[in-house]
Amino acid sequence: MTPTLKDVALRAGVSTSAVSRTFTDGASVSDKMRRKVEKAAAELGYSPNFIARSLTTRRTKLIGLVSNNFYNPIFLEVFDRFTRALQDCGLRPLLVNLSNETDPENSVRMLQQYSVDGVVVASSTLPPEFSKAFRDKNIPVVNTFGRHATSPDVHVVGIDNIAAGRMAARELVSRGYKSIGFLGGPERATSTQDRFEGFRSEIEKHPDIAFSYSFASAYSFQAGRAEILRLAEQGLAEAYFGGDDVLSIGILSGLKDLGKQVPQDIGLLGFNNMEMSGWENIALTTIHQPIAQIIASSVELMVAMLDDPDRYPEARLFPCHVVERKTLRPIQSR
Amino acid sequence: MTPTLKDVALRAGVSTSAVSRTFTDGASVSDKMRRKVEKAAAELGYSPNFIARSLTTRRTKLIGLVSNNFYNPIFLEVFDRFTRALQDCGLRPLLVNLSNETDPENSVRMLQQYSVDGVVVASSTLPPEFSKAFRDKNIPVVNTFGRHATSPDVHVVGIDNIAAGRMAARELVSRGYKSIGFLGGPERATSTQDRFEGFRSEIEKHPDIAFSYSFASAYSFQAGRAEILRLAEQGLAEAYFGGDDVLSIGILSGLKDLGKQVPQDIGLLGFNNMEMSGWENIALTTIHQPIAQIIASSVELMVAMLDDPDRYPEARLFPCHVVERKTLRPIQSR
DNA sequence: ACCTTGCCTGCAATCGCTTGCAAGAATGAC
DNA sequence: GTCATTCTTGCAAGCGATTGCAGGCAAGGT
Repeated sequence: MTPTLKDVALRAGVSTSAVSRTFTDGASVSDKMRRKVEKAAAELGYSPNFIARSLTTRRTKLIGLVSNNFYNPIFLEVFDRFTRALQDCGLRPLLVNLSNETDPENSVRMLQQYSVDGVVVASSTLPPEFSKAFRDKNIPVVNTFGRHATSPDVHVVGIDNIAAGRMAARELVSRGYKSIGFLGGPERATSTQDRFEGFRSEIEKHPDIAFSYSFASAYSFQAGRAEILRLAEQGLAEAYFGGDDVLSIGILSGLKDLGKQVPQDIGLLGFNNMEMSGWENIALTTIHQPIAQIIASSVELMVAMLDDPDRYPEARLFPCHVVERKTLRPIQSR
Repeated sequence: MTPTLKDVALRAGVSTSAVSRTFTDGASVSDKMRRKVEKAAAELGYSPNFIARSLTTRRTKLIGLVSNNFYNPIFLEVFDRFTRALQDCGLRPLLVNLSNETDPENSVRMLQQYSVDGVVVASSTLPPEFSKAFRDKNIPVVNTFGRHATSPDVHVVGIDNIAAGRMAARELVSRGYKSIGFLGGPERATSTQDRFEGFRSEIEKHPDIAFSYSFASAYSFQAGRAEILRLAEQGLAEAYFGGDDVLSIGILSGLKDLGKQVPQDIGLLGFNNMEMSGWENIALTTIHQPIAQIIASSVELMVAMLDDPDRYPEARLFPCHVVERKTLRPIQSR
């Protein structure tokens, strides 16, 4: 059907090795030979079969891209950037959706069966054992958005969620709020835990500030909305730190229903700075997570690992910053 | 490194064929043999290499999933559903991001090099030649969200955009608006053209209704917002049909800035019914596109094509319906 | 007891490509 | 013109699996 190496060799009247070599860069072929082969190849419309090639080179250039978070708008950017960055390195993303998968073991085996060269786990909610499972099979892995330190034996690229939590707290404190709430995402996510820890430790430095916290059932609009409505029954704080932007937009919606003005009555600080948060009808003040850098760095790290699989594991953490919009009152000089 | 067929055969003291056969269903192996092999395989932690297997079976179970639309929230659902549905059929999505690709030829060749079993092109903005390129190489292809009829030689699954345009027009007419605008996405997208055609042909049946139209520069919030602000300079219609939901949300935001109340002053009808449109602080009345059915059907069709590559091409179109929320005034009985 | 039938199993070829090795061609130095 | 070097090239052995074919064996019929 589609022409093979042999067809080209036959037509060009040379050996298959010659053909193979003109298609692998760095191999020694004379100009004359190369021209001959390229002509035959062009006439036949031949291009080498990666799959067959990978059998001997032991490189598929396939990278498993696994995630379990397909419903957060932030992942639009994540997928776009990952696929582009990988493509630019000549790598191909094999997408794995873990959403309804109970047994991660399956995915590990499956990716192994496809001989992926590496795996990037893009999730802050997957247990660290998951990433480790790949490492144990000697498959290079980087855990993007992962928690560092939990598993010092796999590469992690992301942010320091504890520091980010502290930053959020300081921001709210600087606005002079005297009663502050943490309204996080699901408690089992490591990112939630870390942001909470950072946030609380910072707030507790200010004994005059009333601190409260609770966790929504998911990182979703409805969960945020429901939680703030529930909280309203027993009285609200002056300001909240929402677990992430979509949660926060839900909170915003709930507050509107309650007749509360933001930021006049209540302040709100989000997290992630997804595109939508900048929309004029939302204008959420939020903490920016540098997705672009995180992903570029993840891919870069992956590429480096392909050359040196035994690379000593590292954590690459990028700083966040707050982007001011319209859901927090101005900074107070006391 | 990882154990191979041969290792298992050696350890079990049988031929490689025996091992191969116990791992391919439908092959004839005695129970005794199977037990022996399975034991050895388990001890070694063996599982067959798909890549090597594909060389002889000529089936990789890889499906190219190509799109150029990574920034529309609707695609969160699209990706989630596609990956799940494919996984459930034992297929693996190889993601291709066409966003910055000028030359589709590249992608075609690349997917061919990976010997994908099939390709699903998920886009309403890609030219039909693109899908055809795969067909010409004898790679099964289904164009999801494509325009039917343009290329009767490739399978298309989606909606009838012309009918949808008509539906939108009828809906606005039924609300008694006397001056109606079409505010579409980029004119080059076939979906825009078709919806426009349907919309206009229906409106023109009502000579008493003033009809106007324009096209935003992209299917994005900012483009919608900018366009409505521009239109406002020369006076607005009573109601608009927005090209899609994110565009419409931009329009909503622009109208708010203009001090217009929706639906009291101006009506707005969106398209797609993405999750966000149902959020209480948006509550966009819109036309629902049955994504779930479309994708399930696409995958089903793909699977069928794998069995019979010469299947006669068909177009599968699903009906839309309007979902009423809060951006259109009630139906008027004249 | 003999033959037929059908199930299992192993041999060996094959899928499309790469690569170590050795032989042949070309180049340059003398 | 000779010889040592450096380039090119082809041969053949894999990479990890599948599969047509034929032989071996046991069961069943007579």
